[in-house]
Amino acid sequence: MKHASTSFVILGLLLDGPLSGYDIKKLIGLRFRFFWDESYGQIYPELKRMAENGLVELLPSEGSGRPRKKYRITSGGLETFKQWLNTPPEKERLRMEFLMKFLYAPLIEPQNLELYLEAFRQRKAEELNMLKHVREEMEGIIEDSPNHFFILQAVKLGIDVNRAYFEWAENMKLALGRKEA
Amino acid sequence: MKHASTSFVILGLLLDGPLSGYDIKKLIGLRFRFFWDESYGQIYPELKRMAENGLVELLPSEGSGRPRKKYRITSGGLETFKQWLNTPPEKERLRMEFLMKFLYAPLIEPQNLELYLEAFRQRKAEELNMLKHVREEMEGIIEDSPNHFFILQAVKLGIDVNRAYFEWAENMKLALGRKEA
DNA sequence: GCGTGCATGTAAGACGTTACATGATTCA
DNA sequence: TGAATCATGTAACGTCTTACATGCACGC
Repeated sequence: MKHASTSFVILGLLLDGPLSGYDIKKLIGLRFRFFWDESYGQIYPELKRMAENGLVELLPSEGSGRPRKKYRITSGGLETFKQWLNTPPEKERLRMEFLMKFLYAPLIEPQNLELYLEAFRQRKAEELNMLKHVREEMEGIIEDSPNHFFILQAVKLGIDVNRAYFEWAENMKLALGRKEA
Repeated sequence: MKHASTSFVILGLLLDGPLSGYDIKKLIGLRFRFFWDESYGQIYPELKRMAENGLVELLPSEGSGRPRKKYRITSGGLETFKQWLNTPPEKERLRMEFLMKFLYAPLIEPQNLELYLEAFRQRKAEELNMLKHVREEMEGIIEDSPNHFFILQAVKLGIDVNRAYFEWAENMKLALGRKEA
């Protein structure tokens, strides 16, 4: 447990109320997609470990409905989370295989390149739409929680960045089309 | 060796001529910084493994100068690289701890938040300047190699994206300044 | 001759993905 | 009753970082 960013992401989400591993995965995909992701293989074992360390606690399962294991943050968990917030963040780490391949485009079969570019464009389009949707929702609400402002700013950043990716991809599709012709 | 993207990045760099592990690290930092990074702990062992598998070969060391071990790509390496180029890229994976923390800004000590934001701004400023510099250089050259066009496009994307980050950070600094006052 | 940067490398351990396994519930 | 999706989890493996260790060479 040196960095264990995963556990902190989980703690952050639990600030708003108890969640299951499944919920957590979904929320990360929804809220943090443009700058973060996690897999189940990370989340479930991490939750277990966190419970053992007293950062979270398992709620008694409600009789009705599907079997789900909801976890709640403990006061110790909150403390740990605040400590994490007050240590300097690591620098950004990213890996875009598409761009790496794109650099060597002359060695790629043209139809493959087209496929990759379209998939990239689409991923960015989806993220862009999702983020715009979130922004719409957030701007409808009167500022209530102290985080509201910051989350909205992050969403706006996501929109700007994804728009840059998206527009680049659109233009590149046009440019490649012209090259072929 | 399932994905082993690192080895492919190395192969790509070796297309332009023999390089040492040190060179490779530097080049990645220079050319790919805005969408990729590697550490020595990845590169040196990977080079060794690749030599064992015949993807690269160690050049006899030149007598003069510092001790350096330059590797050259083999024809097998080139084949492997082309195959990799023609398999669909993974989706982007990224992790921006700064943004994750930013979401919980009200729980961060104001002076810490300021520090983090400034560090973020500066990283983006550096990347932006570096990329602009590369663009300048590249636009001076008459299109010679077939990659030229694609590399330039990638650089331009990097500039757009980093500008978005940078400007966001600048505005956010102003906004936080006003909040304090 | 001393510091800085060049240069190579290893080992331990943390991190993360993937494939697999399991089974309940909802809805058509 | 069958398909889709909800939901949890593990094991194996692959990836990556960090800390450590070493030493040369170039410039001052």
